[in-house]
Amino acid sequence: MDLQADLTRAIQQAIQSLYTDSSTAAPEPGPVLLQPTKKEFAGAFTYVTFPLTKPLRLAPAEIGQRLGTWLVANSPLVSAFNVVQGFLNISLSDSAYIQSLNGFMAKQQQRVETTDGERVMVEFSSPNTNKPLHLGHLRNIFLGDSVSRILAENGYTVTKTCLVNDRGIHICKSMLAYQKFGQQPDGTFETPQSAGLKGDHLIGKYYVLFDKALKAKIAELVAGGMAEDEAAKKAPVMQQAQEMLRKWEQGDAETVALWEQLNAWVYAGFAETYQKAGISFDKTYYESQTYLLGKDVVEEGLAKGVFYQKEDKSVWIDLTAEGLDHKLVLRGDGTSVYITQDLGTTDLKFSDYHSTRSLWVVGNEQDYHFKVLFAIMKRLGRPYADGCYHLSYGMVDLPTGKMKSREGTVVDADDLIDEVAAVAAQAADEAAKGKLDEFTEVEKKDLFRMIGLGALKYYLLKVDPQKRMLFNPEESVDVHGHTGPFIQYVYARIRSVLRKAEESGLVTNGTADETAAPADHPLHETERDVILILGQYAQALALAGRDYAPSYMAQYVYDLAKAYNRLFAEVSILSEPDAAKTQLRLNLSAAVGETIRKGMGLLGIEVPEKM
RNA sequence: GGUCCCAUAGCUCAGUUGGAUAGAGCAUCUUCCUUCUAAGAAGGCGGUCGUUGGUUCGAAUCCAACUGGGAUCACCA
Repeated sequence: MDLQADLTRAIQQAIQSLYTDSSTAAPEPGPVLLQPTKKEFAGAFTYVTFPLTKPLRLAPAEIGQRLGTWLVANSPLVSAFNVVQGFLNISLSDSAYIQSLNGFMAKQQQRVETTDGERVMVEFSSPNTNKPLHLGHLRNIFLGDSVSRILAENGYTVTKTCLVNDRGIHICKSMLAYQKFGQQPDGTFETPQSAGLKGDHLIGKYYVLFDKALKAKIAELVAGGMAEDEAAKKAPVMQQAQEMLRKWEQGDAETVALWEQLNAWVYAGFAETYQKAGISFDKTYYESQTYLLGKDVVEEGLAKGVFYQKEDKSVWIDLTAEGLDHKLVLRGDGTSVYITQDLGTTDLKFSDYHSTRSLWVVGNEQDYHFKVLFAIMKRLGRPYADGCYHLSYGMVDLPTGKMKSREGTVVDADDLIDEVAAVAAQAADEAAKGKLDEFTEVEKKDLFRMIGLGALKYYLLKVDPQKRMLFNPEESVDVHGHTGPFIQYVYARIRSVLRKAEESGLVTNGTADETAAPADHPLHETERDVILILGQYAQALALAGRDYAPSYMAQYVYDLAKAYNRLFAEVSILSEPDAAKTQLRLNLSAAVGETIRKGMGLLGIEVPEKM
């Protein structure tokens, strides 16, 4: 049973039975909205009576009084009420709480089969192959991964995809620098093995070397009197990189071989990072295979009159009716621009998977691009256009300001993941107090990885994606307060209690009966709180899915963990003399533990048996 | 200049569809471990919700203008 839903129905009944037969016009029942009662008042839920005052022409407090009286008399859910101004505060009966918990546990034990849900595609990560992943990618990746899990839990059939930007001038820059500077004294070329670097880091190193060489040349040309932007184009290394891109596009064997070699190293590097972070994809698209797509979409648009052509042959669309501008979709020389490929890739993704919804997890600097893309798809009459959604997120700033790759202030993803594990290990030294003595070194390492990553993921996911966020390195690995490790800790506590219970022969999957809370031994306030929050899980999950918002789930799991911790501090479980209460609390603990595990799982965060 | 996003406690952030005296965490100050994990709990301190108007029984929330910050408006991706 769902306490809130049942109470809502009871209130609707109360309104109907009290007021429909009165001489005044029957009030439109409308949506009855409940809110949690504020802590300073008695009650679990509060019904606001103000909206009824007008149709009933009665004072809000009077309505509250009559509704409350009716509820106590007629609904077994309601045990008491009080009215403050127009607010009807409703207390629930202990039997309602116990039924709610039993219902929750019964539902928890059912395996929900989500076989044939609506198809949704989530594209995220989408890195360039010329440098390693960094903190900004991590926000993207964790978001995409978590949203995918949340949608799957909501019954969708989710396809996680990654569009790798594996071609273009950026990778040619790395390739050129590698050719120029990659030869070792012994004549061989550097490899990840010989350099002792992950492949993506090795290629990133050459990208930096290219940039250095280019800057030096620009400085030289500027000193000779050339304008800086012109110098950037005229610099020989830049021209050579452009030449390399032309060769690649012509399929020059040597260039393609080099490109394949470097990209292979980068993919191996990415794979390692994803694996460490617990991320996987169902399908990877490569831009080298899709960048020529989209030209036929341009043709189609021209034929349909959606696009128009200028004298120089360039193709445009007029989106002023949508509040946007005129947008170029194909260059005058017939080559693609960014959006041309996206037109083709979007069609390709749809024809591959027939998703009725499609999400792009991409930074908010591309808000305009996606507005244009979706508007075009709609004009072209694509049936999936309405299901397209840009899950936009803000930049991650450092305490020192913006991350800038050119200034070397970028936080590397691999370094960060290693570092958070190291800090978690340090925290354990101070806090574990022998709890981990029986752990092997391997188990400890895995635990610290789990905690470090839990801290990092939670830190990045608890914030509303739309907002720009500040990454404070110290807070990101904090294990106290509103953090991932705090929640992991509560889970470990619960597991510890349940292990001890099992050792004493107690089971935790039974249901509690009402003898756990006879009239003279009512439920503890903290027990009621925890049961109420458990009952909100389904709603939190649904809302997180509706709004693509892992932050809702992050907040929910925290609230639950916090409420349980309060209970843990205030009542005893195993040393409670009343066996029925012990049973109830064990059931409650098991239900909370499972819900934490599941909720954290939806954030891509694992929880430990001990910590 | 046009368009879009953001602004809540010293700091970092919550705040469903408008509801009571706006909530957490960090920092700081007090308490509480011979008892189920103190990586914890309880409490104190801390706010003109950027500003000004408007809508209404009621606005952090909706509307308008303004201020501050960011992004974008490329035949770059």
